[in-house]
Amino acid sequence: MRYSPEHKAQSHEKILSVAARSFRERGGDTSGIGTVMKKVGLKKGGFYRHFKSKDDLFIEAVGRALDETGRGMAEAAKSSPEGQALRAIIERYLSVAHANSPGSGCVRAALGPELARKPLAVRRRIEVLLAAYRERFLPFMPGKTIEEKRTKIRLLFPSMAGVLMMARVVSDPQRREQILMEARKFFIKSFAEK
Amino acid sequence: MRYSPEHKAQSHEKILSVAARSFRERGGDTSGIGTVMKKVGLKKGGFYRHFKSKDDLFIEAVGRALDETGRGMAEAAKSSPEGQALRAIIERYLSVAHANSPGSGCVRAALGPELARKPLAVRRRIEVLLAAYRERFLPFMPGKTIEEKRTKIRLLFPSMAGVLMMARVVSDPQRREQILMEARKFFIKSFAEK
DNA sequence: AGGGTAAGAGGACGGTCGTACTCTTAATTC
DNA sequence: GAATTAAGAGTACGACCGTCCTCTTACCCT
Repeated sequence: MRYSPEHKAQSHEKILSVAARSFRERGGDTSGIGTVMKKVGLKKGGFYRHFKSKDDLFIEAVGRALDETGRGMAEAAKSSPEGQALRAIIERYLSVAHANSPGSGCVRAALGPELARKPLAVRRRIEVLLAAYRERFLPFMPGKTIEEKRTKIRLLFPSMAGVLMMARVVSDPQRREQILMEARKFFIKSFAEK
Repeated sequence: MRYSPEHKAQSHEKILSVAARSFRERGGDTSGIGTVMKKVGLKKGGFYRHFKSKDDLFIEAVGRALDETGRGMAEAAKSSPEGQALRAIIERYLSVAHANSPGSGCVRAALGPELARKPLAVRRRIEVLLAAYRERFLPFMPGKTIEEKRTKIRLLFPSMAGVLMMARVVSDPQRREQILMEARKFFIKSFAEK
């Protein structure tokens, strides 16, 4: 049956947010359209009224995830004590909470290698989304020129993503916490001090 | 038909090395047993004479990959000029060649998030393999105590893996090269100097 | 008020997946 | 040299996959 435009917008929205979580939790290949739609409360038959392909959904979900996590981190930075913004970002990114909830966390740490394997056309659209994410953090980075700041962002986030990703492999919570703590110390010293 | 023990060992070996490459290139979920066996030159029917499950193959393939890449990197370190071992390791890890050939490269950068999603029993066996990999690099790390060296290794490799993984998303070869260069500079300064 | 339109259900499609089974046949063992 | 054993082929299984198509039905527009 037909539904109102607002109803459709809500469905679209719901699919997107469920997919953004499901992809990060289970991986894009392991998380099927049917599963996503079921969690939304719909059947998979209606999927193609909202997205023209799974890759399309994937890209939009990545964008959504980047937007949410980027916003959250930027807000944490803004509400931190004077001069402590970058430190707050690093501490939040490398927190136990972030390590324990990949479904609402950073796309890089959850889907990095998968992004690299996507066809060129998909990858290019994702690059744009990643670039937008990075721009958000310009105000919080030290450096004389904008390019210097950009360079630091391009280094900091992937590095932290790698640490977070590998911390998630560690099964013992205490060792996981310890690794994250050591990493926080290192990145704060390397990027947020001096 | 029945084959000689040496023949079987060769088949086992072949399956393992093909799988280690295929998993890193396409991801574990996307790379099926049928595809692997076909590339070996066998049919999938014989697979379970060699491995008791796909997870079993996955773990052994990860071990194989870690062993190969670890050995290669340790050799590069040993054959480097006096006092330049760690620099050589970093330069090799963050090389364009490594970024362009995930199938023969680091497991973390190729399969990291996937490892984190595996069931606990699998993850634990992989942790052992990762620990063995790290031990290899103890001789090349600066630091007063062994624990200090271990901490640096636990930080350096995941960080570099994150950078490598995200460099692979970048479609433009020049930008990719630039990112790797900046990262080499950073990690050498942070870990191999002073 | 009635006709066009579209969201979503339902199902079919061809494909791939991991696993388990039987069968063939040659190497190994006695 | 006959009996045993086991590698690999072949096949079947149930499940899931992304995509596409048709059908129903309620909303929207005139």
